[in-house]
Amino acid sequence: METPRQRARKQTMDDIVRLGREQLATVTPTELSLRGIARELGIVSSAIYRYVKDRDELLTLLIVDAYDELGATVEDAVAAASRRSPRARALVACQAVRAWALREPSRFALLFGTPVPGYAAPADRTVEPGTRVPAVLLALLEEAHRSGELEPPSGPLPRPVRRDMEEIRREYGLTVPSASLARGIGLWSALVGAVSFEVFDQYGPDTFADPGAFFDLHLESLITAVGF
Amino acid sequence: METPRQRARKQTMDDIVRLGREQLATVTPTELSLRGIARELGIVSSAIYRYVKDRDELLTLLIVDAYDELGATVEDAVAAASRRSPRARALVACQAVRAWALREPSRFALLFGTPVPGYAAPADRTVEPGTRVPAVLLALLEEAHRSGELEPPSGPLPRPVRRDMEEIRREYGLTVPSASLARGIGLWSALVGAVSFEVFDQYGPDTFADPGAFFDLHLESLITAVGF
DNA sequence: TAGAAAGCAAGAGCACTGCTCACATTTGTC
DNA sequence: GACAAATGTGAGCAGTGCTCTTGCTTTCTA
Repeated sequence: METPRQRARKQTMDDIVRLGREQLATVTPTELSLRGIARELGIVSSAIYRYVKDRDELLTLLIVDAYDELGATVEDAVAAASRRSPRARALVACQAVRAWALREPSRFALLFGTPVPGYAAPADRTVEPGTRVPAVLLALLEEAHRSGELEPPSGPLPRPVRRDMEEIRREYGLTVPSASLARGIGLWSALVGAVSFEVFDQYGPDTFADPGAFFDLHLESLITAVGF
Repeated sequence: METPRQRARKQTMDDIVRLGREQLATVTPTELSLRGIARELGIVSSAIYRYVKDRDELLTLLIVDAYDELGATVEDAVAAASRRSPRARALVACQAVRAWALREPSRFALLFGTPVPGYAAPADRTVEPGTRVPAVLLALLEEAHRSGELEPPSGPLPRPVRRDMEEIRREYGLTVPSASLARGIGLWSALVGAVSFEVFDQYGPDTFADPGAFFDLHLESLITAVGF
């Protein structure tokens, strides 16, 4: 049961998110212009507030939108490689993150770049989509462990780290050893760091003729460190 | 030979940078308000343009300021540990980066977060201060190699990566092997990633009771991967 | 089916921003 | 002391987020 009004509203909301996404290509998240969206929507500037409470609300919509697309992309890539080893699929997942980020630099920046000051993402709407990619990596880690393919990193685990890891293991019902979990989390942050460097041009100018090759090498090293 | 006027100008410039730095604590780089600085300076809004050409110019001043402080901090920390091994000093350098970033989150974000769209840092003013920290790490790598403490990573180096690394080695006159150099660059990006995660709160909420302990562990793993 | 309620759009207005320009004042130098 | 450069002033333009009042249209309900 969908009244014309509801359909029109849904359409307008979609348009708003789409136009916001387009704005992000040329503008930083803090500079998102509600007036600009209204203008392109062919609507007077104040009317936009019928759909979006304020700029923070728009930000939330775009964040969820981006997280969902990234999550789906990575999940699809991993699913398409379902017959390969956990290690190989982890590589695929990380490469999918990089590829998406290079395709959507501003949306990657929205998710992993400088947070907008004064804006706190509402946990009830962003946490779930935001954990999809880490969840994929964790699941692979867990699978590798269960099938005996995971070799636990050597070296002792400092007590405070062990405590934190055990807390996480309990919370998510993981069986993977704490040391491996810690490396896994490290992989996640290092991955985002490496992608950020490329997307934000943090390596010097023209450092790499073939950045993809460097990324893959770096990634292998990181994944090996996890024990995959 | 310094006229009072020149002295006053210098003073005003310093005040502008200081006030800009203070603004950065509550506001993203794109939101820096020249008018706000003028107001706090007790000067009419248009007068600020006698000192700073436009907002981009202010950005450049703040970027150089931040890079210089970070660079000096890391160099000092390493110098204070001059009697320790290159590996130990590399650890110290990375920890100094983290400590500075946690102390100055918004300035860290200015350097390593989302770039301001439409703003291109003038290379002639930012490259030198921006490479101070990587230069420290590279020097340590070089030193470790010369003293035979560096064990080259195993595994073959893909040809495109090797070419890129050799280009860099030539450019900077490095003797460190290409494979080690590649790991070193990887360390740099992973380091920034790990620090970003903490500064930008990218780990879940309350993931770590002791983030420092986790960071140190992660760092050891990264530095070991380099071969230090 | 009539009327109330809810939804949507318009336009004016406030306080803020970056930046420019014509003008006035101060300051250092010949 | 005269002149020029450096500095400060105030008005103004175009843009922003956001609020409020006013009017119209669609939907729900008695």
